[in-house]
Formats: sequence, C-alpha cells, structure tokens
Amino acid sequence: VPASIYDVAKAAGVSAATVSRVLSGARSVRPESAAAVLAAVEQLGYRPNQLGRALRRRSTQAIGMIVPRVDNPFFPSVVQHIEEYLRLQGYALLLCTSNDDPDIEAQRLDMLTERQVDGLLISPCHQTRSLPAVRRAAERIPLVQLDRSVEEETYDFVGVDDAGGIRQLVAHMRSLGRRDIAYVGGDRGNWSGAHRHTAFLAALDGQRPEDHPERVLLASFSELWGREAAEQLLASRTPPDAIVCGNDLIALGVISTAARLGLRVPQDVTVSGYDDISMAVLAQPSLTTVRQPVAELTKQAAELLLSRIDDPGRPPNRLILPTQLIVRGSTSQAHADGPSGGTRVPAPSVEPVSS
Amino acid sequence: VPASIYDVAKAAGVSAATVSRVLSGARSVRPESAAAVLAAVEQLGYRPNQLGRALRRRSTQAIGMIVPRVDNPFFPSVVQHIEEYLRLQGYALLLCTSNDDPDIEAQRLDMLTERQVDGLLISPCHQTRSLPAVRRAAERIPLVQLDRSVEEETYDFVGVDDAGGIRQLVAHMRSLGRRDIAYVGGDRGNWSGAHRHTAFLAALDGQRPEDHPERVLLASFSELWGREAAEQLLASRTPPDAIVCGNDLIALGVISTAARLGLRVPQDVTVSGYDDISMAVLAQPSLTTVRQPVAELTKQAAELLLSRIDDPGRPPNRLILPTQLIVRGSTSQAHADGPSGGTRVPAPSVEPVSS
DNA sequence: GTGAAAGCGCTAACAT
DNA sequence: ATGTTAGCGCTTTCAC
Repeated sequence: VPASIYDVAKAAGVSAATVSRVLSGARSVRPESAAAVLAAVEQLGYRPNQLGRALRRRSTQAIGMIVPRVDNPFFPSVVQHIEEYLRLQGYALLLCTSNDDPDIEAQRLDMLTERQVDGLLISPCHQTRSLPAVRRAAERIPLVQLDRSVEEETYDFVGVDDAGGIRQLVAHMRSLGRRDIAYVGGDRGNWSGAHRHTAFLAALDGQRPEDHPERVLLASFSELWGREAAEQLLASRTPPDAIVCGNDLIALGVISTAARLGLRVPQDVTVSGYDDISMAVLAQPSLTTVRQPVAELTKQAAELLLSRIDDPGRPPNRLILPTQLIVRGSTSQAHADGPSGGTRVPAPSVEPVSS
Repeated sequence: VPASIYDVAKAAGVSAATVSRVLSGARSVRPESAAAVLAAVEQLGYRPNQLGRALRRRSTQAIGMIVPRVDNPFFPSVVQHIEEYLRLQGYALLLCTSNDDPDIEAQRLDMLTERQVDGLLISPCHQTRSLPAVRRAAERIPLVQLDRSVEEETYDFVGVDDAGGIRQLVAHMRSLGRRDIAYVGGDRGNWSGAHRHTAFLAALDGQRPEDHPERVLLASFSELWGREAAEQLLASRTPPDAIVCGNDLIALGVISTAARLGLRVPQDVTVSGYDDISMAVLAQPSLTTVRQPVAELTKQAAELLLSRIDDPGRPPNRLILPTQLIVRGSTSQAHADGPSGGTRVPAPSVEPVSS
C-alpha cells in the first residue's frame, strides 16, 4: 500500500497538517520542519492522492474535453493547442471522443461531470441532439464550446466565420471563371455542416441551386465520402468545373477520385477544402482551402473557460473569428509548384465579433 | 451546491447506505425503497460524486493513456480503438500527449498516477529517457506499453515486427530491380526509429551502407522532415532509385518533394512508407506501405492491461505482432490506379510471439 | 432488508 | 509555526 500523508507526518515527526502545508506551500513552515518533511517524502516515495485532495478542496484542477472525432486531423491540432495552454495554467486535460455519436457524447459528458472536472470544453457533434446533455452539464460545470455549437445561444462559444470562409471560396472560384460550382459537404446535423452548406447556397445567389440539386451532395466529413461524391459528380456527362468541399478530408477524397478518372486538377475541375490541415499542403496538387485560426480559437476558448470558472455568473460570450483563404495548386496552376505556403488572402471585412 | 447521497437519503426517507445499495445494485433492497430512492434521485437531479466513490472503493474505473503525438494519424487511430474497447469494459479513458518530450511525459505519468487511474497505457517517446518515469509509474500501477517500448524488457508490451516490415519493404524494392535504396527515418531515440533503422541497415547486407552514409538520413517522423530529406537525396547528381521511409508522414513529404522536383514516382524513384494511415491510399500516387495491425495491437494491449489489473503479480508479457506489406502506386505502376486497397502481402514467417 | 458508524486521503478552521 | 479536529461524498462492515 502506498504511503499516506500520515505516514509522512510520522516519519518526519510533525503533523499531517504541516506536511500538507509544506507540500502545497500554502503557509510558512519552519525550515527544519520543511526539510524533515521533504526527506520523509523522498524516503517513502510519497505521492499525494489527488482524489483525497480534490474531494476536500472541491477542485480537481482538471478540464474535460470532448471532440467529435480524432481521425480528422483538425481536432488533434485543436487538442494539441488546448493541452499546451492548459498545462501551462496548471490544469490537466482529460480528453474524450464522441465519435460523432450524441449518445456517447452524453455519456462522456456525464462521466466528466461526475468526476468533478473544473471545466468542460466541447465541440458538440450535433446542433440539436447534443443539446440535452450539454445543458445538463452546463448547469453544473463551467462549459465552453469551440468550433461547433449547439443550437441554443446561451452558452459560451468561440467559432470561426464559416459562412465568410465559404463565401471567399465561391468568390475565388468565380474569379477563376468557374460557373458550374458543386458542393460536397458533411451532414447538416452539426454546426459546421449546417453553416457551410447554408453559406454555399447563399453564395450561389445568381445561379439557382434548385436547378441543379445533384450539384449539392451532403453526407459526412470524411475522405471516403469525398471519393464517393466525386464519383457521382465527375462521372456524369456534364461534370462541374469547380467543387467546393466542406472540409479538407472531403477535398482530398475528391482529388483522389478526379485523378483516378483522368481529370486534371485544376485545369478540368478546381477543388477546394476547409480547415487547412497539415496534409493540405502535401496533396498533389496542394489544396486551396480556408484556414481556421486554430491558435487563436483555442486560446480564446481556454481563456473563456478560465474566466467562467473564475466567475460562473457572467453572461455568455460568443466569439466568431475571421478565416483566411489559402490559394494553392488545386485551384490555380500558378501555385501548383509553390514550395509550401500558398497565397494567403485574409478575410475581407469580418472582425472578431462579441455578442 | 449539488445534492449529496445524504440529501437523496433524506428525500427518500431511507439511509445513505440504502441509496448507495440501490445505485450500485449491490445487495437486494425492498422494491418500494428502491422506487423511492430513484424518485428522489430524479427529483433532486442527483449525480454521484466519483471522487468520493473512488476514494472509498480504491478504484477509479479509469485508464490513463499517453501517446507521443496526436498529429501523427497513426496514434489517433490507436486511441480510437482503445477508447472503444475500454468503454465497453466500463472504463473511462484519460488521454494525454507527451509531444515527444520525456519531461512532459514524466509529468503526465505522475499526474495520472496521482489521480489513481486503475491502469496505464503508454507509447514511450524515448527508449532510455522515458525509463525512469515509466519505472516509477509501473511500480504503483499496472502499466502496458504499446507500439513502442522502453529499453528494459520488464514491462508488458505489445508491438509489431518493425524489423520484419522493413525487411519486406527492402525485399520488395529489390524485386522491382531497385539497387540504390535510401532510407529516411525518424530519430533513433524511440523504439520505432531505432528498430526500423537497424532493420534497414541489416536488410542491406550485400550493399554496404558505410559506402553511402548520405543514403541514410534520420531526424523526425514528420512530413516536414520527409520534404527536407528528399531535397538532399533527390537534388544530388546521382539520386537513389528507391527510398524507404520510416513512416507514412515522411513518405508523403518525400513524394511531395519528388513531384516538385519533376521526378516521377514510381518510375524514377520508388517510395514506401510505414503504418498505413488513412491518407496513404489517398496520396498521388497511393503509398506502398507496411500496415500495422492496429485493431489487434490495441485489443491485445487492452487485454494485457486488464489481465494485469486482475493479477498485478503475473510475469511480464511481450507480444510482437506480424505486419503486412501493402503494395500501391508509389512502387508499382500496376497498382497506380487501383481504386483503393492495394495488394496485400502478409508477412512471410513471423508468428505472434510471446516471451 | 436496513441503519449506524467508521474511514478512504486530504485540507482548512480553529486553536495554541 | 504547528497540532487538533472536522468533514469533503461515498461505501462497507457490522449489527439488528
């Protein structure tokens, strides 16, 4: 059995309270007592039991996080930033995946709540179906949504200007002379899927999408779906001359199928993604996309959470960050051989908005 | 303040012990008491505090896991499988990243230990520098290594036959008539980097690597490094006609640079990866690689861990799983247009070995 | 079948 | 500066 704080106290010839004080550096302790305690800790190999500490302190110094998927590189990159930030603030990160399933998500949310995390960070997998569990959790624990939000606007949220990003992409395709623009997106159940799709339809304005329902295909944010959708789109007698994709994974799938069918990207068809995952620059051709400001997104989300932990009563805050168009080889031959970066086009007008 | 088990007890007109029994279904309780308890739970919105429960039970029903990186898709895929498996066994997964830094790794290991996880799953980021922290943790908590191991062979481990995989790749390159085979790998600090590099040198046998030290480049398991290394290798007057890479990310970087330099893959130079991440099949050309049996790897690791939790005293077990060569377009034009799968070549001789 | 009481490991008041 | 005491929320003997 591992040593407890009482074992240390006995070995050091002091009381448990003194050991606690030495270890947490809370109040001043006589140097020789401190030395004795430290020696005893060392000798017994004592490690404090955070369960006991958390139970008493009513704080675990842990933040729970739930992401919808871990096989979409966008989320790992978000996780990496968040973990780094929280670590520096002295918080541990407890990470879970919902696998895009609201039931698993709810289960995870409850689990983290019962384990008394001090705060919750979540990208809900569904706008409506995630709502009950998010609400339950938010009633008890400071909660901040990032990148995706549930329908209700009563919780803290920091996301990006999905609509603006799509608008930039459509305008870019237009400026290249493309007129027949198709869309391959994820499902509308989640925030990103819904907003990007809606924005695409809105951006088409002149060209009525009702005339070409087969030009808008929705299913999931995966490369597999990108391959399938491209099959439908590109094998037709009159393929589109541009395909805007809901994220980078879909776009990579589309490009892969285009190559297989012998179509040249960008000459025969231009293709764009969304997210700017690290793979985007490696693709052949490299991928034109919209970059989400992950560093900013995660920093704001973490700060929002810490501020809410500090003051649980403050009114909810919703931040929308601007995106950046990254032009690369999949839409512009001029960029096909660029060593890596691509041309960055900042968003035209959108400022970070707080409501 | 949230309701405690005593609040529920009072509301239901029973004792806390009875509430506990109802909730854990431990011993039989009179139906009407049970109903009253459940009603009170519902009415008060009671959620058990797992800190109190864990402190008393001396079990958190949580497993801690540490992976070196989360931006190498191989590890997310491992995580996904592990989480699924543990969830079905009633365990929560607490996931951390070491970011390939032994100090952060040690900190995480200590953190998880102090939080009293019931078991630890880890891919150590370094063979020797990870050893002290792994040893400390393993002294207190059941620990299983997966995919990577520390130097010492005294802890449970399930990995893959890295050497066999590399041997398959070199043999494959040879069978294609390639004679000047280069190697671009990760750093030798970690298990995979060391074993794959060693295996490559061994597989060369006839061709003495000392004659061509510039043919073997080691740094990190990233696409960026792949790009840099390919620059050196392919811009030379006498580029190699085959490049074996330490993992898929490196290979994708190499292919990207080859394309930029105007070299054709596989005609001018064949390229292979390792891991078979989902991106491998999407690359242009698709990537010949060695598949790690992730499902089997994770299942064995989880089972090893649960068995050690069950019997902490049992002798350590080390499992090496066979790999599978996946031939695709980056080495064979015949496979360049295959819709996806590639040709699978099972390992020749290696059986799962238990020592 | 159920309640009372003790205690998991820790820290925060309150003394001194 | 330090020890004593109580209690965080829960489960589990041990009686009845």
